[in-house]
Amino acid sequence: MSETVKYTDFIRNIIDKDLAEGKNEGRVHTRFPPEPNGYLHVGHAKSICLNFGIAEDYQAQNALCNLRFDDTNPEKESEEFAKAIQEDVKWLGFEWHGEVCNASDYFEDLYGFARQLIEKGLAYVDESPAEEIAKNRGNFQTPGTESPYRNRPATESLDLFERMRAGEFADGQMVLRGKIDMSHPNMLMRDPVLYRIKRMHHIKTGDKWCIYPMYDFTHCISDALEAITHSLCTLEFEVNRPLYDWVLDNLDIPARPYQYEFSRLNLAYTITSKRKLTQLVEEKLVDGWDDPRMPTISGMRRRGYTPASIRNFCKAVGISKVNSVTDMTLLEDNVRQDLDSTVERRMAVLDPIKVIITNYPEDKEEMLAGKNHPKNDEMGTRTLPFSRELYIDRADYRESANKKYKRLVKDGEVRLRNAYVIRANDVSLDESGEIKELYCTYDPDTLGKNPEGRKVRGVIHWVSAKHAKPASIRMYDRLFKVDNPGAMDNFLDALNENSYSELTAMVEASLAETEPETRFQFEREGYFTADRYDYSKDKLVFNRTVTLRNSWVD
RNA sequence: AGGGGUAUCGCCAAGUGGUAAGGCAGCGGCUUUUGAUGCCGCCAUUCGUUGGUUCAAAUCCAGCUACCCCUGCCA
Repeated sequence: MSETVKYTDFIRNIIDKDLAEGKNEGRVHTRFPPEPNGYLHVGHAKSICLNFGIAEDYQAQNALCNLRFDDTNPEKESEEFAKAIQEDVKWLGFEWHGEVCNASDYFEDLYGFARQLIEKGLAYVDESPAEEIAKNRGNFQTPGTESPYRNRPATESLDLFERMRAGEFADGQMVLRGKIDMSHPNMLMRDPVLYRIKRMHHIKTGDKWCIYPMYDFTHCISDALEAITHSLCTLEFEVNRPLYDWVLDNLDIPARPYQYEFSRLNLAYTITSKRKLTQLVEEKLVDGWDDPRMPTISGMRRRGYTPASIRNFCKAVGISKVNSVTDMTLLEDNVRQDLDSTVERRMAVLDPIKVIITNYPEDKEEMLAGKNHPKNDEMGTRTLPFSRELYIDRADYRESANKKYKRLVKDGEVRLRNAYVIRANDVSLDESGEIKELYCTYDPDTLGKNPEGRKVRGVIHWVSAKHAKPASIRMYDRLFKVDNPGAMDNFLDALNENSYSELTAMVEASLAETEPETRFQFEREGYFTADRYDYSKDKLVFNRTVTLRNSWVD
């Protein structure tokens, strides 16, 4: 890991410039502001790495990064989500500044700022029903029309707003609106709703409040109260920026943060829609938010991704404003790279056939040494019991093969990794014609050295039949995203039916138009640490969990 | 009366007037007791498009084109 490498992007360019110009008293302060209404996924990882990464990169300026829950809508939020989010951020290796912040910590302040706006004649209580407000907002072609309550005296709005808080009115009966411009080309500026009445239990404030502030009013003020300097969010909030600025510019508030937008992460064939992920969990199509098939941080953790691999991946993706779809191969490259240097190797036989070494004594057992890492001797060695009966993988033997095939062929030789060179002499078949046993001879003079006078190209894994441990390896496919209309629903139906051959066919059919070349690769690496990778490239992937019932590791 | 954004290799992405970084993928080759790893080499006469300014343009100007976001009392 080259942690010293400093990545630059347009956000960091802005920060450098601000620093050079002496803005924000030389401070750099970011924040990661999730709503606790679901688990974090890869997409969030990008935002986490950006915000916390900036705090790390600007240590010399004592840069900081807050974790703040944007908990202004109690409807979908839960304590479980809030807890899981904190764990995921910590697991990724980041530390937030001070205590966890909550937008709800500022409800009292927010209420005060709302009053300030009313007093300045910049906000009013609107008693129009929701449909009326929507209708009067106009559309892209036509300007909106002003509410009949728009010009009521500030004292009246103040009184009503106070009574809204006191619980005198029913949910939805009235709202607080900013008084901006009903004919503004940006729809968000057409007198946006700032507060709504919602009688709902809040995870932090309980039943203390029956009015809740809206995102646009809350976020900028929360940033200011926390003295955030650079408020980073995704592209779709670009249209919210004028409102962000409007609120802060019209308030007496000490700090003045600014919002910058970058593009969210899209991973090829990966669902990162919270709505759909929630659906998968709620309909029990997966085991939970941390199901290894889920693209959540916790799912990836169970899948075998390391924090470093995810962080490096986020660095490699980069930050820009382009709508992009990142290749899965970039993520895979980062796991492989991290795992390759940090993980101990094992041999594994996934689909065993028995090998009998006919010239090896029946009662003999010997302990061979296997390095835990091919290059890093500090990782030590392990003992590998060798005996007359072994297992090798069915794919590692062929009756006949062309020259490109490097593994065991009838009457040919192959190296058993960490052990001897063997020669395949004969096979026995079962009733169905499948290979039952393989009869081989070994060359006792090939332990730790090459055979004399001939070259053995292939190296295969093996385990001693008597000593091998059953592998509790579960392999998972990733969930993926299909852009064809309706394909997601088909996908969910198919998952229900549990028939993955049909599912695979369906998925490929639905992709046939847009992605004619797409084949899903069967992934072995990443989830377990055996030093065995997929030999062939064009295997289909199973879109459900595969449990290997009959596999072995050394 | 629409507004706000974005266009550089298959996928990401540097570049901010001086003659197209890098990574992933791909393709060759070498090493290898993992078909892994590592190493070496190849991979944009061209930056959405058309004009213009300039000795010089991906970078400046003008006009087109494509795609994304915005009409929740969601965030």
